[in-house]
Amino acid sequence: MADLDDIDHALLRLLRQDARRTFSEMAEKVGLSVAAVKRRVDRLRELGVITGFTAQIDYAKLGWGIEAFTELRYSGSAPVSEIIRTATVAPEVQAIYTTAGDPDALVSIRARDMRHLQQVIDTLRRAGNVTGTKTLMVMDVWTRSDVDPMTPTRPSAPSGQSGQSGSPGPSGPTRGGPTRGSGTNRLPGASGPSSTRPRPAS
Amino acid sequence: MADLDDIDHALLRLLRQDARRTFSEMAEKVGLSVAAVKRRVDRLRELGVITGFTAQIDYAKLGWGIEAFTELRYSGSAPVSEIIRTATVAPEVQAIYTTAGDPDALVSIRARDMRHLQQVIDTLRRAGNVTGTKTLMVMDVWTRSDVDPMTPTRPSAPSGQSGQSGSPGPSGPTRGGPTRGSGTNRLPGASGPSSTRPRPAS
DNA sequence: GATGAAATCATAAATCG
DNA sequence: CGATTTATGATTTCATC
Repeated sequence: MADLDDIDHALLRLLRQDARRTFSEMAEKVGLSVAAVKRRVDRLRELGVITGFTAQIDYAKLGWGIEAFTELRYSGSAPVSEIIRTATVAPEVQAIYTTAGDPDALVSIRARDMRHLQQVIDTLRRAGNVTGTKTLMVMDVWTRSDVDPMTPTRPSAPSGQSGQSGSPGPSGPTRGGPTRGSGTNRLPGASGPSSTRPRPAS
Repeated sequence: MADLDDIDHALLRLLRQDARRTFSEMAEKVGLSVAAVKRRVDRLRELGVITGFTAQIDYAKLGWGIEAFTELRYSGSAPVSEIIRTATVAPEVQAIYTTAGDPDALVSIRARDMRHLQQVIDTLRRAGNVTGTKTLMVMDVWTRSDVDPMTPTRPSAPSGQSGQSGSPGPSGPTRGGPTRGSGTNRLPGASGPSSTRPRPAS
C-alpha cells in the first residue's frame, strides 16, 4: 500500500474535483512549487494510485435516459471470465461487478428507454447460462463529491482480508444526478496521521 | 437532447479516455484547428453533456481493498431526500442509487476490511428507518473503457428502436471511483447559452 | 454560425543548483 | 525541493466561407 502524506492526499482530492487543473493552481493550493507538484502527480500515477483521468458525461443528455442495475444469476459455477464475457455482449452494459453470494453479478446498464432496456436484458438472459435476472431501475443518483480520497487511517483490526490489490472500483457512471455536498469523508474512528512517508511540507 | 455530430462524439471519446489531453492533440486527431476544438469542448460543457473531469483512483492502493453494494429497504414511504440523508451519514458510502421497486436504494461502499464494512453497515441500519439490508461483496470489477460515449443512434423503428447496434458504447471510468466533480476552472468559456446548432459535420 | 491562422499570454517540461 | 529557462499549449482576436 502506497504511503502518501497529506499533500499527496490533497492533490488527489484536487484532481478528483477537477482533473484538468493546472499544476500551477495545485501548487498554489498545496503550498509547493509547480515542479514538486508535477513530480508528486507523476509518482501517484506510477504507483498506480491514479489510474487515469476521465471526463464525466451526462448520458441522459445524449439520449440515454434510463439507468438500471441488473442482478444476474448463473447456473452452475460460472467462472468470472465467463460472467464478464456474457455481460459484455451488450454495449449498453457499462460495468460488471462479479459478486460473492446470491446474485453472481451486478451489471450497470444504460439505455435509451424502457423498451431498449428490455432488449438489453433479454440479450443478457440469452447469453451464456444466465438462469435469472432481477432489475432495479435507478431513479436518482448521488455520488460523493466533496471528497478527497480516503486517507488510510489505521486499519481497524486484523480481520478480514488484507491483500486484494487488483483494481476494484466502485463507480457510478456519471449521471446528471443530484449532487449534494454534505458528508465528510473523514473516517469516524480515524485518527492517526497515517502518513508513513516523511515529507516535509515545505 | 443535445445534437452532436461525429466530431463532438470523437471529442467525448478522447476526453473520456484521457481528460488531460491537450486541445492540440485532440485537434490533430479530429482534424480541426485548436480553436475549433476548444469551442466545441466549451460548448459540450455549456450544454451539460460534459459535467466535469475527474481523476480515477485505485482505492485498494490507498488501503481500501473492500468494495460492496448494499441494498437498503426503508419502512414506510421514505422520500428520496431521506434516503440520501441516511445513507450519507457514513463517509464510506461512495454512491447512492435510489431505485424503484424492492430495495429502495443501492449503495456503493468502500471499506478497509471486512470488520470495517461491518461497522459501516451497522451504521446504515441504525440511521433513519432502515428496515433491512442485503450486502453483495464485489469480487471483481469490469468497466467499459474501450468506448466512446454512446451515439444516439437514430431510433430506427416505430416505437423506440430496435437495432441498438449503431455504434453505442457506453463507457465507464476505467476503474476508479465514483465520479462526480464538477467545476473545472479550465475551459471557462461559458457565457451565453448557445442555442441549438445544426451543424455540418464538416 | 463555424472555422482557421496568427499573436499573446499561461502553463508545462527540462535543467541546474 | 525550488528557481530559471525553454518549449508547448491555451486563449483571444480577426478575417473568411
